Amino acid sequence: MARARTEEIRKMMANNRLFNHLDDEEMDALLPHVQVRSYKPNQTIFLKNDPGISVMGVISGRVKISNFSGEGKEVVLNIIDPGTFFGEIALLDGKDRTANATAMDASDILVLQRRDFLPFLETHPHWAIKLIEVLCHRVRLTTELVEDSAFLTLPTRLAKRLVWLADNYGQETDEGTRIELKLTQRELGGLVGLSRENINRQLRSWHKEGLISMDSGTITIVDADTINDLADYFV
Amino acid sequence: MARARTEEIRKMMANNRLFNHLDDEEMDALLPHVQVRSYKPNQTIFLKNDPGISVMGVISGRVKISNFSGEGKEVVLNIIDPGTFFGEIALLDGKDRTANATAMDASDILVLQRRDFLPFLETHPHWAIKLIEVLCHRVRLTTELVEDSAFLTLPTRLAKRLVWLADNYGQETDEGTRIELKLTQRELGGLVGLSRENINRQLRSWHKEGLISMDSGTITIVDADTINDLADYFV
DNA sequence: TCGTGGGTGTGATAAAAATCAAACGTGTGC
DNA sequence: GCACACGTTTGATTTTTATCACACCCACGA
Repeated sequence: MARARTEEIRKMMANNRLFNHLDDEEMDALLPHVQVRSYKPNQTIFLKNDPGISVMGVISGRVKISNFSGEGKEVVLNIIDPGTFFGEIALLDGKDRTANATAMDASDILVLQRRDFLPFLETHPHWAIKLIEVLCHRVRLTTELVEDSAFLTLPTRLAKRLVWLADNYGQETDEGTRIELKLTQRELGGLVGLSRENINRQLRSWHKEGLISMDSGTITIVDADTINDLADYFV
Repeated sequence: MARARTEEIRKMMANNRLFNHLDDEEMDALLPHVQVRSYKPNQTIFLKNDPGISVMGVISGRVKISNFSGEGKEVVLNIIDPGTFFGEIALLDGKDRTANATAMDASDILVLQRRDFLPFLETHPHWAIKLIEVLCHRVRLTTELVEDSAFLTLPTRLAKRLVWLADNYGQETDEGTRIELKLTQRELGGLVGLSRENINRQLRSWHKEGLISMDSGTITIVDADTINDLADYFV
């Protein structure tokens, strides 16, 4: 690992809820095991069914976690942005990856091997508890996805996802909340489990009503109140 | 807690993967905090948004974990059978329940309070690791549900669920694998996110083809090979 | 015993969403 | 600069699934 990177990585880990309660000594013990890898846009980081021998964290860029059906339909399970980790499930239970990870942009990815990680876990019980909280959070989120796809209709699901994207990647502008994340409409469809054509139609329709604006692949929520209403329909 | 119950509970915990690696001493420390409650059929155990102050385990009977949409549609997230625990998410992260729990039959339920449980967790790191594995498993299962509802069509989803039910509650008979679980077609619909009418139609159709047989609310898989093929379609 | 409620079975209809098809833009690399 | 790949946009059509309506059965309690 390049020396120059060490401080950057330390800072990233200190800001991440998986690592932010390690003290300096613990951090020093972990850091030598950390590698950094660089990926080009659309490059595969790992594939479904690969053995899960590492946990990874995004330093820069973005990573898409997704799966493909036999017919080539894609479902996007998550989008990981800088400062957060992914792949911890396979790491923790030692089973295979259950999804593909792909770099969305040019990305620097932190890698921590299972063999370096597990002994550390055994000797740091308070850290295991933190992990448990992270996992609980993931269970809650995934359960919500199940309910959404059972209960919600196309516009509601899309509206809810736009609100989520705005919360996570939003930037306030004078026009509204701009989603700073280049997504194709196909990827957006994968994110809500709907076809690209219908995503387009709904976005266009909201655009005409003045609820959102679209410009070169980014979406801005102009009328946040109405979009929120659409998203909140069933809750 | 009734004395007579102690051994029963100890045995149950020894058979459960959450507790099966505690030694006798640890078990002795935990047991005094365990309560047992009895529930009638259809009785509520907890509701969505209740504070999550305990973890529970099914001693006898069965528990349905589900949620309702604003229009009264039900999605069944899980069915818990004797020997396994539920409600651990809210327990572990201290947040509210995210779903309703209802006794499906007359049920005896083991209850362990958060306040008794957390200190134990902090002092037993190997146990925290076990918990992590359980949570990982749950994430994997729930993620699979998301993919299923994005990728699979009605017959495939139902077939897959029947296979799952047969694996978990199946009893071999001379006719085939009998699912020993009384479920209404409406509940089965909730379990796969489909309408009761269409569940009925699909079951009837398979019945006519001789793939399954139906009798007083229980389903028997007669032609397991074909049902398996239907369920495996996309994988 | 009768009525009533819940579950089941089934056709007709409607709604939601996917799919098919085709035009148009746009940027990148040769 | 031009071709080509990729993304967007839109209309028409089809498929899938839900919804509505109603008959039937059966267990259970008044």
